[in-house]
Amino acid sequence: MFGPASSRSRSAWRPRPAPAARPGGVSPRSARRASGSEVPTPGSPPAGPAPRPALPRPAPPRAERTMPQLDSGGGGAGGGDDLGAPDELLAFQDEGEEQDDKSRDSAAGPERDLAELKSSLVNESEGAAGGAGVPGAGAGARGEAEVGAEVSAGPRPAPLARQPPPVPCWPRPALPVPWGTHPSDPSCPGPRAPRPSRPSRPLWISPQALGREHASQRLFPDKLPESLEDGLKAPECASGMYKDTVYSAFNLLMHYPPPSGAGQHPQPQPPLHNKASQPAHSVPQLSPLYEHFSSPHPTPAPADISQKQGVHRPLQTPDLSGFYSLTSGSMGQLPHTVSWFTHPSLMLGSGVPGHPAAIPHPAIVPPSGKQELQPYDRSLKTQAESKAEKEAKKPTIKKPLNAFMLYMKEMRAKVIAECTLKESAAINQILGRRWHALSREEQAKYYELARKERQLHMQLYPGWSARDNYGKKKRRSREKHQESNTGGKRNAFELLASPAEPAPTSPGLSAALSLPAPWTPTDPPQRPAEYTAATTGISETGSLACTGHVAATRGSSSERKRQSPKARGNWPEALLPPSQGPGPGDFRGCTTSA
DNA sequence: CTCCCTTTGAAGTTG
DNA sequence: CAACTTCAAAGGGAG
Repeated sequence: MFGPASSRSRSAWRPRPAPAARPGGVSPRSARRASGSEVPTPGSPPAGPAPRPALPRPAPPRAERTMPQLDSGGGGAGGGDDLGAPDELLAFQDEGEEQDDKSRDSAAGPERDLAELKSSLVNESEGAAGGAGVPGAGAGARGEAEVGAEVSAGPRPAPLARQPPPVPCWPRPALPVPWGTHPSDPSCPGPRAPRPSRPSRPLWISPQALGREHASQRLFPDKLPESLEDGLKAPECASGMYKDTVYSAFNLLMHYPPPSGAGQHPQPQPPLHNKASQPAHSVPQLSPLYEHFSSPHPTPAPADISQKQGVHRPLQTPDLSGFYSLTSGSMGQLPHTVSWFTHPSLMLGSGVPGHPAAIPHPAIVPPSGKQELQPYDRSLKTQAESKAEKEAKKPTIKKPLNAFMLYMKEMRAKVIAECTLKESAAINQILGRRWHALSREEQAKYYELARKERQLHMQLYPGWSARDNYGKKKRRSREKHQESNTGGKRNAFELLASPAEPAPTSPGLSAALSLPAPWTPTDPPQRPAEYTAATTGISETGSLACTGHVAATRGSSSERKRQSPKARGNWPEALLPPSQGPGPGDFRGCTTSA
């Protein structure tokens, strides 16, 4: 009866309905906003190699899927999984195909995706700027020729792992998105120039971690190895790009505050989980389990004391937020990470110098829901006082991060660094796409990590339930949904159906909506360039790339899971993706050739 | 200041 | 039990 407990004890790999292949098209939500944050689909896999098969296929029944076991020597999974975490991997395409895909993806994947995204972003913005600009043309627009040729057209250079990102980032004034590294900047071979304002301090790395130093590449062995090295070697370029792959045990453990009353040092510092407190290019914190699980590379992550805020932020992975007391109990449960907590350097930044108990923890936030950064001195405010306050307020215990969230945390900084994008919505689209591009093994690592996170979370907060946080954030979804269905607000399809009416805020979408005739799924290649490029990411080659589409296909969580004809019924028939062949799932995915 | 956007996954709620 | 909803992170943008 008790939700949490029972649900947690559910058997692993509980069969679930196949994740709905997202309906194609623009989600009501994105349409509603049609904001600039939309990441227009990058041009699909250009002319190059064979068009990439649609990435996400209609997922097989959940039951068919299995959680790939990590062959990590049982290290990560070591402990028995009494949780029965419902972890799972997304449906993957046929092995053969997948391999092909993966080889393409993993080799040139991330960089290419990013490149494409950037390209598409350029397309959209330029399309908007140029009024009649034909974003979709990609190479057609000024300057796009070069970019397009480089990025989305022509044969890609052999997927050499050690090549710099295919797309040079240079300042393009007219672009909404500032581009990162200037090609002429020799100091930064990497994707992006460092942020000068963030002096990095050496982060204390546990001997264990050091010993496993090079293991970090296990994460993305085929990705960015050089960039990583570069980043590590060249401090000026180490804007956290790859440091984020360092999942410190510290971070991991920190994710969960001690069970109430469990610690002798019940002085959780006010969570430092305020946006303002987090440098844009933060090194994402990963939960402690990550190290335990995937052996972080020993990159001396910059510990950082936030001088700006005047707050002691120990291992400033800038993302570290919140402090919590380390309890003997929790430590005992995390043998692998204990060293982190007892190390002097950790205590140094604990917010209470010398106090071994205070450890940053993001999972605990003030009841207000806002994780506020408090100045150091304020945090020193009589501990008894703050303690009383906190106990009275009962900080919110947040949900453990799922696999994708962990992935996002790790990769966000990298994406930000690579393309200088800051808008999370756009970044998330990229990350979502990359997530799908990950190999089974790579994803498995995150699923495993997530599973352990849940396990740890459960151990630390036996009585906690996701229900505890229910209703604290949103309560309007249903209303919105109804709105969109009843015409209160119209989704993109609806807008497209009658392009004359809407007043899209996104230039790209605007352009798309101004098309003379809506594209009909039966003839994808003939979709007008504007539409394809700005909205669906279909390049002039006729292939369909996903990024923008990913967003488009995902109006709401319920929508994205909806796959039934009934659900599809909500979409204007003419705009439904081809029902045959790829189907909506693929439509959502990435590429389908003309 | 608050909410939205955007992603996937987990878990809660609803019918 | 299926379908739907909410929340987890993140930070710019909008109202």
